[in-house]
Amino acid sequence: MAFNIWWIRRDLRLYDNPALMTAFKANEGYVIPLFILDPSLQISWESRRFVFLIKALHHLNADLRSRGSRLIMRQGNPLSVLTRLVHDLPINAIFAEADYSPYAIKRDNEIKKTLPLQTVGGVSLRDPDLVLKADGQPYTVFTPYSRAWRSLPLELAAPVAAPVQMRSVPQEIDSLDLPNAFELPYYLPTESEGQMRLESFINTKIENYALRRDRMDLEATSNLSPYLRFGLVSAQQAVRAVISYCAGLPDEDRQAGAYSWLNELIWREFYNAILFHFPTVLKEAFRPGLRQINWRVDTAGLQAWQSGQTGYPVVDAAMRQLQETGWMHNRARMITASFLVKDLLINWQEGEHWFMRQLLDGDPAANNGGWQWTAGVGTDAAPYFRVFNPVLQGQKFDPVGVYVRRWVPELAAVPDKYIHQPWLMPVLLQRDLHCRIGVDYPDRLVEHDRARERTLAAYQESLRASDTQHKIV
DNA sequence: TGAAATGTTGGGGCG
DNA sequence: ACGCCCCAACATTTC
Repeated sequence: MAFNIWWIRRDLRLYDNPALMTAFKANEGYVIPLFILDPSLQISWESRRFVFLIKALHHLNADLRSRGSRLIMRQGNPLSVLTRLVHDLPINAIFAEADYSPYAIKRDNEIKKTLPLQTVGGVSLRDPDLVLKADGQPYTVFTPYSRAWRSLPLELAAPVAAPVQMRSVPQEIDSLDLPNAFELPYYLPTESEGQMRLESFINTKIENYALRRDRMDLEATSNLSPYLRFGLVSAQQAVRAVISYCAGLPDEDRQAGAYSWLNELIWREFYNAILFHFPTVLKEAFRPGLRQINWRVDTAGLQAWQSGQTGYPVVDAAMRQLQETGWMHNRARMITASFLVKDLLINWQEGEHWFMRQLLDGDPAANNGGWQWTAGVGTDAAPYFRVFNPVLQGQKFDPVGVYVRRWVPELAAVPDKYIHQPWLMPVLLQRDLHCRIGVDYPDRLVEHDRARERTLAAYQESLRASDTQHKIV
């Protein structure tokens, strides 16, 4: 009997998985579920999403075993691993979910030359080269992109059921044994947890999502990002849930939340497409004029930022939330990114790198897009002089400091009035509250107003320099 | 998916 | 009553 390989990359689920189902149906259930640890992806225990991934694989293996199958894990270059399997075993075909990252495209094209690899479905809802401007060029601004994205018909197939009973994988096929003793208290990396989160978000939060999504003190978002990142929930399923939610609503006013959440999914599509069309964004700023900013090299500042010790409560709360949970609220990502880049004048790539290490949902396309956007050096019209004021952002999106107090316990007793600018507390009050600035909680690393001026000057300098070079050429 | 700086208007206190 | 000043509130421009 011959097998099909279901090559798992970033779609670790059994439900609604076209690649798996194609492999399964085409071959009477004789499927080898395979995951390859690829060293050239340079993901290791240093990155926290690796823990999420490995745990998710263990859970997937358990799910497969309950269906009579099991997961085969291998390590090495995918082409050689697959070639060896195809050589050793009777293999009909290899099925995998389409992935549009530059590395994945290159890898898959290489493999397709010699092996029967077929890509089915995809990480994105729309193929990156199907959403283009009238002149055939890719969009580089989000709003027109999202308009075009929405205007195209969305051909969502009905969800594919998970296979109930699978054929066993022969014992002689050996599998890597990976450790499983890690704590991941905030995000259980299972398919059913992802399903539950999606369901409960749609049932209780999506209605007010547009109004509340920016509030860091409320649990108003879906917290689905790690699940989407590793395909424990498919993007297709998320959109299906939105559509059926809207279909059940009598008046369109109440669809605002759904519209807004779909927009976030479209951001994900947008940055997948940007990376597809402009792969160099992983190496340099999208905007040529902002490639020679004179960044500060400030190890101590970077470390203070990383560990949540900047003296700005919202920034510190967010960075500690990231450290503790592996996830950060979207608004907080913008605030902390803005702080690193525009207050500390540290290269946005340092932040990009740190986020990739810390985030369970760390994804090159989305993370790079977000950092370039905040730094004002990327696609979209976010002007470089748009600088977040951490005090005002705190007051707007964490009005009474619930978020700050949760993650920065040393500020727990600080009155609302001072919660986002504790350095204004009278010294006597600081002493009474056991919250002395500079002792119990750090003093501000920089003064925002002056830091802002410094950064605007550095950006203008880069623009001027690049302009001059242009004229000389 | 911002905020600061600057400009304009209009109401009220006051001589 | 009137003009003047102050400044809050809002609008516009600039970074």
